[in-house]
Amino acid sequence: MNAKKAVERQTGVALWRQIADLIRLSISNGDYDQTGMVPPETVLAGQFGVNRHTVRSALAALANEGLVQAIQGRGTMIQRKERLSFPISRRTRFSQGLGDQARETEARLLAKATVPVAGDVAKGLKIDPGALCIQLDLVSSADGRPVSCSTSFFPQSRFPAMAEEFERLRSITKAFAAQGLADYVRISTELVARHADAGELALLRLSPGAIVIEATAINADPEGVPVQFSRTRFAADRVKLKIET
Amino acid sequence: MNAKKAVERQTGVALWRQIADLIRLSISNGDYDQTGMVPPETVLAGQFGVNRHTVRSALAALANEGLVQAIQGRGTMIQRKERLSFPISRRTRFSQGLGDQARETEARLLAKATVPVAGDVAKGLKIDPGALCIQLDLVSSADGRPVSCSTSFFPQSRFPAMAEEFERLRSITKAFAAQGLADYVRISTELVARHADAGELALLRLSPGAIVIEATAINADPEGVPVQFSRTRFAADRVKLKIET
DNA sequence: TATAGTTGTCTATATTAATAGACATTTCGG
DNA sequence: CCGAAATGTCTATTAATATAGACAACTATA
Repeated sequence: MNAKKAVERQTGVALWRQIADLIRLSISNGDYDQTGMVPPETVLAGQFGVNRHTVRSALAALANEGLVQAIQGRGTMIQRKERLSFPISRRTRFSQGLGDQARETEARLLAKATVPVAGDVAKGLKIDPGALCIQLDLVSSADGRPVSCSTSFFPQSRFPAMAEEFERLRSITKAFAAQGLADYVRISTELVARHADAGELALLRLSPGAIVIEATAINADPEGVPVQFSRTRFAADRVKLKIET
Repeated sequence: MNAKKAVERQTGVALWRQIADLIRLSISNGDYDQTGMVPPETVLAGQFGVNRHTVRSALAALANEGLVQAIQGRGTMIQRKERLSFPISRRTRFSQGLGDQARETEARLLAKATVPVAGDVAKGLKIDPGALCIQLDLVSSADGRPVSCSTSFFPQSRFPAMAEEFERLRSITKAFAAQGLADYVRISTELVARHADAGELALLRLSPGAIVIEATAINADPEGVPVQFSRTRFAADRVKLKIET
């Protein structure tokens, strides 16, 4: 694993961004744990085979994310180093799974609406196209850092007060419970990874070019009747999805 | 969904690459299914708010991937449009799960070695650090297109002939069977998404800047004793991972 | 067969990314 | 308190990216 780390030219991705991504990866892999510092700029420039200024651009981007902090004369220190491990199982819930990985989790409501659904959503919820659903858009954070943003649909006929209950209780699980659904399970999850779009960049406070993992999931009541269709976009560099079978 | 698609400047990702990524996404979303063609360059340039030449660079990249083909006077036709759905469950196997999605699947052996393992691998396999394992590096393809590349470790003491059996039978499942292990199950899968490195770009024939999903998995025999530790990198734009709980 | 609509090619220019080198400034240990 | 090692700042140059416009070449159709 001592090979020169690879950056490529003329790919449409600036060298400084490729290098920033690689350093971010090394940090979360714990490669620099012994010192708690990023190697000196000249060393990195040598490893990547680029000019020191290019490395400085990469480090500036990481400093802008709050991941590292450079101190003149000393070096560049690692400020944060995390990748939340996120369980996906039949009993997936946002806040629970994080357990003691974060001191504080929060789900903020961005938007609520009552909309007719069709296509994927209607099919997933096994309801007729055009039927009304409550739509909730959320951003979930751990320790103040956004981790995911999601759009969920709930059949209005069954959960007419979903939006209000969520605002009151600030938890999907509790909002379900308040409307008579004590338990639910994940029956389907599909994952796709792609570049974040502009809206996601803003919501998740990502730097452009960042990656999101999009999880399309369906939750159902114990009888198997779908109760929630959700599309959650995780900031890929902040999470590790752990599948429990 | 009629909003102008967003591209951002000065992000370290060239506009033509951002646009190529967005068009690729639209293609796999089926946005152009009615015509089977990408909209004209001038229309795309308007949508993205860039010069036509910039769109042409994006389309040239996609043509280079074999995703589209431009024909002078007619337009730019979509050549391929797929995303293999890849099941992940207790019974995950490569070729089986793809079912009728591909006519032909292949696993090619890149390298074999006997190596002492440590760290993650030893811990995952529940063996002592320094114990010997058979390491197999594979590239898996469906219909001639590489889908994933993987590195697997098998305890040498239990499966001494893993490499040879795999070369003979061209299947992990069959190689296990030939060494007395009739059945195995997935006990752990962790997913991370990141940019592909140079080696992966070459192996999976990806265009630079592409995304891979890295799945770190452990398979065990029916008694729960780990038999395989694998790290598989999927070409993110070619697969959809379907988690079955 | 004319023509509208499309991709292909060329030239020119401006902006951004990357390299190169020099030197200032700060920190820390001997 | 000196000097090695690190980051900060500046100038200059080259290469890659993006814009702009004009026109050629090809396709389909009215």
